[in-house]
Amino acid sequence: MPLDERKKNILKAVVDDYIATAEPVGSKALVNRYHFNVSSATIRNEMAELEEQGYLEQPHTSAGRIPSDKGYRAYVDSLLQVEDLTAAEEEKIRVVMRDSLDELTGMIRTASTLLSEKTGYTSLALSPKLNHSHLQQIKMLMIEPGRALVVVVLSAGVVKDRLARVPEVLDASQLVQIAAAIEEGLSGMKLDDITLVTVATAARNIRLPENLLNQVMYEAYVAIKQADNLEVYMEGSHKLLSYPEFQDVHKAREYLDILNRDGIIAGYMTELKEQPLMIDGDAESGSDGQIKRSPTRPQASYVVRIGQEIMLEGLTDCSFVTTTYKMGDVVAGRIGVIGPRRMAYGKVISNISFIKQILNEEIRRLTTGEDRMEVHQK
Amino acid sequence: MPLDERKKNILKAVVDDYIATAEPVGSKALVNRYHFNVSSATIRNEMAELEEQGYLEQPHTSAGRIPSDKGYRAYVDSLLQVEDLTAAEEEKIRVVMRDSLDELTGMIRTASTLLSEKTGYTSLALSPKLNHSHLQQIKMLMIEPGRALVVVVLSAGVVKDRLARVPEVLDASQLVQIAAAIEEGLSGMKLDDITLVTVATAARNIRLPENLLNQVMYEAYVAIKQADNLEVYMEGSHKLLSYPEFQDVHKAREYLDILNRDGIIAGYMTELKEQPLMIDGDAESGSDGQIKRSPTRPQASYVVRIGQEIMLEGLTDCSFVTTTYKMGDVVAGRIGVIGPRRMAYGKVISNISFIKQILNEEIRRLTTGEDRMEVHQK
DNA sequence: AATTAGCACTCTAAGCTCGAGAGTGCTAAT
DNA sequence: ATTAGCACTCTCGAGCTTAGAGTGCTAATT
Repeated sequence: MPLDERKKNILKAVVDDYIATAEPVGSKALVNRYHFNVSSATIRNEMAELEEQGYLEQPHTSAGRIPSDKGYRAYVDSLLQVEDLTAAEEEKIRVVMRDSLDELTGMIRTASTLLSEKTGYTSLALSPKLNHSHLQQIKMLMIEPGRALVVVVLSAGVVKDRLARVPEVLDASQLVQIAAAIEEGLSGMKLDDITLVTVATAARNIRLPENLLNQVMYEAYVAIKQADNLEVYMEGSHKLLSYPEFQDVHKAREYLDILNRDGIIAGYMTELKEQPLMIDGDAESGSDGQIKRSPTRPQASYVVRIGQEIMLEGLTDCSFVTTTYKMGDVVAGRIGVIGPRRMAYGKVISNISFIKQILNEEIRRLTTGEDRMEVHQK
Repeated sequence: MPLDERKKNILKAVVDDYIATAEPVGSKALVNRYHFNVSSATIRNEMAELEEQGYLEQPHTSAGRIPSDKGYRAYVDSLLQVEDLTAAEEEKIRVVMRDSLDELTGMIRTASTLLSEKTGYTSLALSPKLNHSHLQQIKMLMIEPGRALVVVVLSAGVVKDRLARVPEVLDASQLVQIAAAIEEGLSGMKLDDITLVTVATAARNIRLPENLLNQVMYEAYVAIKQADNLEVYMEGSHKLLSYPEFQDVHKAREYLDILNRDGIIAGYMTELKEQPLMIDGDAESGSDGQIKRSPTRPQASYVVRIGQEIMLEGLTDCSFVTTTYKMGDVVAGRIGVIGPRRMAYGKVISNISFIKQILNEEIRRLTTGEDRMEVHQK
């Protein structure tokens, strides 16, 4: 059975209040703080029903109610009104993003830092997945005998480089020659399709002793593959300690341990799919307890995972709000926020949406070369 | 008055015990756990004197003693015996360090990570100060019209690069030409001595419209200056939450806040001097309370700052152990550990000393080009 | 003179009780 | 359908008590 208007209002008020205060919300407090034209007894009845339907929980019998995962879910999906940022806030984000280096990972880092600053939670960002990019150039620059810088340029306009050891007997021109051959043979190929074999094929006509060539080829291969290394940027992980739900040091530690454990977050964010999440209606409330997405936000461009939905041991008191950013037309990576379940969803969503938008714009600017020729300043 | 042998032993036992348990140490516990051939009453008298002289403190009248800053200082300076790492531990460090990328900052990061892992505390590292290095090469590689990669090679064998915007009308050969001119004009100069003016002088003979040239020169200049950017690597800042002294969330948060506050740590580590620290003997105990450095460790190559000595608000419950690493013969940067004052100094010092040594070796290997031609593996 | 046994004293930490207060669910009246 | 009223429940903090660890001092011992 869908919630009637009044229940929705009450649920919304409870969630709002709990988000603001972190204290269980009682019927009286609700009547006082919000303007329902009914008595606390009525509210009590409604709250009891909301609890029965699984939207609210009681920490103990004589306490107020707090939202359950399902309650937050309903709140996020259809009750919350997301306000736009103020012009000033938008401007600040624009300025900071524009001042970040003309470089992809720098931008993403900046976006992540901004997100953490603006929301007060921990921000996370995944470096772009470039395996569908095409190799455009590969250059080798001799630094000194035995060492070379391998520069890989991808179709997306992304530049990666790597210092490599090369045989000392090679001179700069030989190196350039090898790089040219590899570039000619491979350019236009998708990163995914490049293997040691294809590299070798590209270089087969070089007239050099095989063992020398092999080493250089290998380094080229590594440099190319490394261009697609997945990285995770995290900012503000300590900010969570301010929130009452992490006052218990054990919780806080568990939380920080998980965030710092290699690969967990990266893996999780990589797996995350945009698809709408199925809420398991539990046996009692039946599967009809679901709430439809508000028609005013037909295709939200962010994903919210609340509490248990995260499915990561130890983060059940948290919520995840993420979104993707694009390079060209293809989803390249993900950026988001993790914080207490009792998160200021409205603020987070408006910030994340806007930052995503600006990030996409900046990336487009970067990768298409369309450009403002700004005046440099110190 | 210097401490007699028994007092030293007692002080050492107290510090050892307190480091191990985080509990104030009483006279009885001391007699039980260590084998003094005297009664607890004697120990009590001795401890009272040690307190009078400022080496120990009492949290409250009927508790055991804990070391004061001065007590720790004495412990570190002359009581502590630093054991070498086991062969296995040394080997592990060697292996990890050797497997790190052939790149300076990567090595320092690896060293920092290792340090945190091996000690269980937060590790800190400062990127090398390169302002005394000489410019060796500067190359510009056209990525696409309007964008170029500026590669800066320093005398130390350090390579830094940076994506730059250049006027779209420039072609690759013009760019190479400009870079060559700048390189010719500047190579051999100290980073410190390079200014916009010297760059301009180097490029004065290029026949290009001034506004185009200016932009490229500016980018070259920025790339060169940026090669010496100071960076701080921090690893394992969350590990501190495990220790009882940070069970109080406010303390923990304060601690993490400071570590994450931009510039504080960088500034502090930059300022740190190797000079032996003056202990202010307070009025009561007189200035003769100082303890001479043990002759067996005539010039310890590390700096220990304990509690108040750190002189950073909010870190008074911490200790800092740092050391420097070199490039060539000149001190380049600093690497260290921050943890609770009740720190396992022995373990930290042996690890830091060894890691410093290996780091120096690896840097030498890197910067002199002296090399093992290892077999590459996936 | 140094050491030690003995003891009174101090202080904390943990456990306990208890009452205030907030909140609930239920019933009966509106 | 709503609400006033009320008995009931539960938590939280204050205040109290006690066990135990540790001390400092004194007087006896070596």
